Amino acid sequence: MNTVRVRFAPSPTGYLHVGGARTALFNWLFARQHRGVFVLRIEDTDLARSTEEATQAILDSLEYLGLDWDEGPRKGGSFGPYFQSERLHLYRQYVEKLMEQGRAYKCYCTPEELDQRREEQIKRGEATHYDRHCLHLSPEERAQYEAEGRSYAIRFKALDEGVTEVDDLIRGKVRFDNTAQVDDFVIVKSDGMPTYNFAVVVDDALMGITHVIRGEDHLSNTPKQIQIYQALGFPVPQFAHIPMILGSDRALLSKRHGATSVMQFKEDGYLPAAMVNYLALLGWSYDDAQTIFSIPELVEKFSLEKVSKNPAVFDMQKLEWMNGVYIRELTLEELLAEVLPFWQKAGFVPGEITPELKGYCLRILKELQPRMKLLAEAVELARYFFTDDYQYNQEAVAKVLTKPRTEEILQYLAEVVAGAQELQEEELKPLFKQGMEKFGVKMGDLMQPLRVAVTGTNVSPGIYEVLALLGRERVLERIERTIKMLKERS
RNA sequence: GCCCCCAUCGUCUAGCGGCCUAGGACAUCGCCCUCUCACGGCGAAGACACCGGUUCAAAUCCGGUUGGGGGUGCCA
Repeated sequence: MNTVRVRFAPSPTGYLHVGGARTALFNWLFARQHRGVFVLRIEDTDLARSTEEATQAILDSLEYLGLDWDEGPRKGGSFGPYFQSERLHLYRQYVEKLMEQGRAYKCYCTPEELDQRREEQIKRGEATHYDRHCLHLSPEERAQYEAEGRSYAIRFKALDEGVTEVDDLIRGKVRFDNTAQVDDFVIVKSDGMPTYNFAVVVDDALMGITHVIRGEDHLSNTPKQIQIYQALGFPVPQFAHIPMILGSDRALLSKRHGATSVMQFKEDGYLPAAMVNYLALLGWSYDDAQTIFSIPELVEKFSLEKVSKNPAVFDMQKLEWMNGVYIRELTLEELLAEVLPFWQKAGFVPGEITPELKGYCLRILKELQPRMKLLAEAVELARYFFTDDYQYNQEAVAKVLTKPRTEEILQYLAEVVAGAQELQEEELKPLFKQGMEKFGVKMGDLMQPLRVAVTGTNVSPGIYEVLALLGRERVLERIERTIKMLKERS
């Protein structure tokens, strides 16, 4: 039985975005399900745009998502090197082979000349194909170009008749007319670096890749690659082209649609399991009922056959909802571990926390858990639990602290709190009810002013829980402070 | 321009000729719970792009139109 070998091959020209992450995920799921090998290869043949930082960011992003690779950077493997820039000797070897076979030739045309001829072709309504100017060079012309010191690229001599068929696992058989669709494309740039369409074939073949799972943007280039496989005598792998991810305006997802960098999602507080679950559902589905899938479950249930053919719009709201679902599934201990870095960064808690402080944090999280969609929200939601240095929300003040007898009510509540044995619902509720009667108001008319007084906002967990968490001293202090503020205002 | 892919609620999708007066999820709206906000529960509204065929029967098959996406690069 042949082992499944798949790969994710990003180019380190920027951060890993959600589209790339989804491609990596589908490859990873496929590999894990088939107990195959997931290879990570860095396609850094674009000298001008590739950076070391981008490579690191991509690796970090994959690790955050939990998409571990079996071969590749930081890991090694017996099919390396895993950076294309270190595989130049291999490409050179296969270029020579093609040249010897007469399937590749030097092209001295300049970019300017090429552009000009391309425009003329469009003007004439023709397909924009290389006109094979340099394939038919006479020895004299060649010598002339060499004498001029022109640099050259190397082009693949494509088939000029028949069709090349791509047998795609998701789209079925797709036929491309060789005459109309595949021209003599460049395989080695004038700087000596291989182009994508060439390097990808050599690498996938040499690395024993059995299934090429990648974005649909690569479908149109696949016939070119198949011709290379055939010219070099390599077995052609199985292809699976997955649909693109679009923004809300149905244009290809990009930075201008907001957060698209995987690391940004990490910083905003998305749980890896939620990201993976959401990404899996972008282009794949299982049945008509299930939307929440654990990672092991995805490994078990994923299949290329169920991958959709149409592009998917990235829906941030659904991702947020899903993240909330995953947050609610965590134990408080687990949630604390996730939230702690955010609270530390905000200066709420020190790097090392005492058991006592930890207990306090857990009690806070118990209240926050059903209210959180993002881990980062835990900072603003918990601010008044950790510091007195918070602002009154002015809308809240205007809405609930401007009623006639507010100061009296707050004064009454302060007395209740001061006199209570313990700040808990059982004891407080009857006293609050007495207040209702005393002032002839509804429960909300007591609780909302109290809420704004002790939290600065009109939105918080249940007031009894908030009071218990804050403790008598802070509650009284804050009520006093609020009354003072109201007096100064009037 | 030329080539390729795609087309079910606003969004992600189920559906692979009769089970569909089209199912689920997010979002929206309403009700319940209730001290606010969430969570949770219940309910509503909401789609087969269009036109032709094939068939006893089409969201499902075929053709066309329209629309969207991709490719066409000495980027990947």
